[in-house]
Amino acid sequence: MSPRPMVRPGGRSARVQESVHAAVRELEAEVGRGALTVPLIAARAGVTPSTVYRRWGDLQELLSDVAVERLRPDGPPEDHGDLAADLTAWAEQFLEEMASPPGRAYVRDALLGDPDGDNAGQCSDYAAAQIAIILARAADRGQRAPDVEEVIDRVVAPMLYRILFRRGSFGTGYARDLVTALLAPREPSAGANPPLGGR
Amino acid sequence: MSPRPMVRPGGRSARVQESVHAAVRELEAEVGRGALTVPLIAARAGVTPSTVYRRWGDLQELLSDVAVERLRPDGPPEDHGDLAADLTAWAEQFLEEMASPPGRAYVRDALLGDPDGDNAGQCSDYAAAQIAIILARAADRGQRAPDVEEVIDRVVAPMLYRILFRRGSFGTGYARDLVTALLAPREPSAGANPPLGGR
DNA sequence: ACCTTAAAGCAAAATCCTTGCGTCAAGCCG
DNA sequence: CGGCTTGACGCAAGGATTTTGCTTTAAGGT
Repeated sequence: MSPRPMVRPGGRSARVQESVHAAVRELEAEVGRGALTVPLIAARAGVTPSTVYRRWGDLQELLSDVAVERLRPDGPPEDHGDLAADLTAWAEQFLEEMASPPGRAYVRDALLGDPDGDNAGQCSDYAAAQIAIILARAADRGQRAPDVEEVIDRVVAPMLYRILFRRGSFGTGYARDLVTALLAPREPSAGANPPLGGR
Repeated sequence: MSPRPMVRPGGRSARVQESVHAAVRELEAEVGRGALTVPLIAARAGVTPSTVYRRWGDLQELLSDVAVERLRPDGPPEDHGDLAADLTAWAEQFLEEMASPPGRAYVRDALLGDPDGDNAGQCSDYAAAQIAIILARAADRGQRAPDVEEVIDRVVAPMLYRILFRRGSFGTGYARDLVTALLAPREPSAGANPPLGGR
């Protein structure tokens, strides 16, 4: 069903995989996402369609694979010397990338052709790893910090919910507000939280 | 691209739409979700495949349409006489339904064939409407309550994030913990939140 | 009752997906 | 170093799906 074989680096499989991935990226930029087909991609990559079908099974699984690669962070988050600054900067950049039209497309693709939830899980792991780095820095500085799960629940999840389930665009201020609400101790008023800042 | 025409009730279009939707539901139960094809559905519905392609454009958009219908709540949430009880019960049931294998499939389908984010937005609106009812009841009782956006950010979004991005199953206790953390004022300790209960 | 318009039926053509079989490359063992 | 095993790829045929032009039917309005 989902072959997705192990690929040893340098082998022929690796070359084919890279060639196909590159073809997807090129054609996506040239003809647009909706016009992608397996035969088209295969032709550009210099392989036969059946190779693509056997390795990925499906156009969506292939796009999912490529999307995950594009969503992989290319380096550790910037260090601003302070937990709040680190988290805010990371969240703002994350939101900006994910909320952009191409970003949304990648997130949806990663989620899409993915019966096992395997690719989506990898995306989540990427974010968790970045957050873990930020929190570890805070711990090194002696700052008290929430744990990764809490940051995911309170910051990452709301942002992705908006990206996936609501089409309206929203500024990076939303990310800042979420981080602020997470870190700032809240006055023990009633059940209600203080209203978020700029919306 | 996305025809999705206006459908006057009682007209032929409405009959076709209902017939096709019914065919999807029946066949999904009979042959399984993965074996669904447009020609198969069209045959069961007593229409030609081209009708389905013209109206929905695509198998995924059709499945998305059907999924949204299945995700529509069938009634107002139960009234337990207390905000915390209402929210907890609703969140637990929501999580249970959405985290089940069929529930996950519906959520994914609703998100999937949906270039405009239109169907997904409708799902979000369903949940928001249910929450608004619960919060309005609380206001009627004079209870202080958060607003809908906050419940979505703190309860709905984390649950859906887990459903979509992490394959591990989790109990309804997660829903209860989220509601508790939302409603309970938190001791103004350091930046860190108190750990959630059972995980 | 006729007219207008939008959607559905029909059928052909194009495209895509699947599959069996032969070939080739990569890793492994002698 | 050379033969062997395994897995992936190319090729091509077959079947299924998707697209499309044209015709027909039904719904709503005049």
